[in-house]
Amino acid sequence: MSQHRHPGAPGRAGAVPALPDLPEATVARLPEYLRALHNLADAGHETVSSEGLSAAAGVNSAKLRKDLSHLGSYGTRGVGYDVALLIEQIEYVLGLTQRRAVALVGVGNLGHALAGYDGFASRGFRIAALLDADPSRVGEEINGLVVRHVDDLPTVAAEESLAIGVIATPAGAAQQVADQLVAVGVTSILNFAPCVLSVPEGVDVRKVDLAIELQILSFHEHRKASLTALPATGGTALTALPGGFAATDTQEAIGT
Amino acid sequence: MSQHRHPGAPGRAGAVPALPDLPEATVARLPEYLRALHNLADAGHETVSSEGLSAAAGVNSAKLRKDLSHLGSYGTRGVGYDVALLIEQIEYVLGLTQRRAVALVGVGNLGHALAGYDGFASRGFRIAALLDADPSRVGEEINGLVVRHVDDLPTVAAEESLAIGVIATPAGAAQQVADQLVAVGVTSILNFAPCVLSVPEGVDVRKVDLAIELQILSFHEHRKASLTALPATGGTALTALPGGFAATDTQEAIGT
DNA sequence: CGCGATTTGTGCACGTCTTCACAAGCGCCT
DNA sequence: AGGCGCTTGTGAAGACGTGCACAAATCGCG
Ligand SMILES: NC(=O)c1ccc[n+]([C@@H]2O[C@H](COP(=O)([O-])OP(=O)(O)OC[C@H]3O[C@@H](n4cnc5c(N)ncnc54)[C@H](O)[C@@H]3O)[C@@H](O)[C@H]2O)c1
Ligand SMILES: NC(=O)c1ccc[n+]([C@@H]2O[C@H](COP(=O)([O-])OP(=O)(O)OC[C@H]3O[C@@H](n4cnc5c(N)ncnc54)[C@H](O)[C@@H]3O)[C@@H](O)[C@H]2O)c1
Repeated sequence: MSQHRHPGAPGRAGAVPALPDLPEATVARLPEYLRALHNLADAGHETVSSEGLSAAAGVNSAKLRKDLSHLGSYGTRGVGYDVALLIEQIEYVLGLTQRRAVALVGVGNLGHALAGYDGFASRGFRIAALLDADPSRVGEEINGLVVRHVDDLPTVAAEESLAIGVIATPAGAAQQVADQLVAVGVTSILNFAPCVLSVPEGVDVRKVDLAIELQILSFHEHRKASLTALPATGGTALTALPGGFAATDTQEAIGT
Repeated sequence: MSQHRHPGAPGRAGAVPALPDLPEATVARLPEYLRALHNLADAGHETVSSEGLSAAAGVNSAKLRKDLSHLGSYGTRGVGYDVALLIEQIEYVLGLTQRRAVALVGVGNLGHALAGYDGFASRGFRIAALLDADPSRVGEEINGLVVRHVDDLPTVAAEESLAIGVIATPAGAAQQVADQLVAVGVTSILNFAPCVLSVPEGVDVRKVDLAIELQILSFHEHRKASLTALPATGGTALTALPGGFAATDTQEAIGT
């Protein structure tokens, strides 16, 4: 469209610059580009072509260009993208210019691992509170943070502006915890418990379910096995089957 | 299409029953249906309607019916689906009739949590080995399993038929570990390290990246904030905006 | 046995996502 | 200044996924 627009230069404060509304699929890939860009920046690259960046992020280069074009025109034809500028832009769009506060509820097996994870801090987040319902866990100090009782959530929310709640409790408690989070104004939840949460409109929930990932892989194992198991059996149908691809979300086979 | 087919009744051994090739989106939802079905079975339900099951799984009922129709015709019009039969069918398709062996590489912070997770066993998997490169970790016993050195991988693979490798090492080591897994015949990998893996064709990789999930949520927070920040500012465009949805992969706002 | 209530399975239309292919733009070199 | 090679940004086409709406099928009951 128009040439050098600046939909939201990170330097500009004041009026909200009307985020371009990105396709959801694009939003899901921006963090991957961002990670690749940080790696490139650390390696000393000042610019990168769509080909180079797409390889680093494991996607098709046309897709990458279309994704980035939604943010505006930040590339230079014949040259590529300015790494630092692109990092700035993506971080702005993702809302990472402010370090967002995360409340982690459920400091058990998994919760401990998450609480000790440095990838939070290095990727734009800050664990603002650790919460648990078990009195014997309350008071424990992990990584400089003291575990508080989950009923203190309103107090915590009053102290900090919580952006995201992470649920790492057993499935049976997850809905109740979600309700508590919503009640104190949290509108984004990451759920590790294997269950469906119901939340009011306007609240976003994303889930991470390890078993689901394994089961999807299991399916592909099963499928691969059932294909290789027919070497010369002239059974029913199954004629051509030229490529027999699988990938979609699954990344697959990137040469080099 | 045809009426009562049995593309692969779980009882039948012998010839491989030619898996129907399912849309990837369907495959990704089957595990969710399976979980919901197990819950229903535990609650004593013998049958369930597409409406009921779809509500329990958090999806649209038409989508659920279309998904299930890809497996064959296992419902009864006017009645619904037989819970036990459907569980059998989905488990068969997902390849869960055999308990698959998982090798977990990287027994650090996260690896410990995974090793102690009972969701593996209860959802069709068995941790067959814990592996780490750190000599001081080798020999440690977790949950009845002894941590072995990652260089023992060939030995482990010879003892067990490894179906899936899980990588929970730092990003810097992940590619090397992936290569080692592929070398011993593993064709499905679940990667927790924040990096792109390159693997030969035919090997499936799925990744779980916590920071990406948080950044996607951050984007939606940012977007929501930039919308509510314009209450009466007759700025540019942004006229109607009736619903202002967001969900796609993000589940959102299911009443009740 | 027939009828109405119920629920599945699916044709169809629509929207989203991906990929190709190429014109437009940029920098560099002569 | 002009031309050349490289890379972006995007139109268009196709693949894929979604959801409505309804015909077909089944059950229970009178
Ligand atoms: N451990 C893993 O590797 C892993 C992997 C994937 C998913 N998960 C899921 O993550 C969740 C946590 O797993 P875990 O292994 O850490 O379990 P866990 O039992 O070790 O820890 C759960 C914690 O939640 C706390 N809790 C219970 N009810 C609560 C409530 N109402 N409010 C606040 N805290 C409450 C408990 O006191 C406990 O500390 C489970 O749903 C599990 O299925 C775990
Ligand atoms: N801790 C979390 O909650 C969390 C969450 C999301 C993602 N991750 C990612 O998971 C990975 C592991 O995180 P962590 O916190 O457990 O780190 P960690 O440092 O605690 O553990 C890593 C383990 O891998 C082992 N290791 C290193 N190189 C190896 C090799 N070549 N072969 C085998 N083992 C090797 C180390 O000895 C160590 O035991 C990281 O990539 C991290 O980014 C962690």
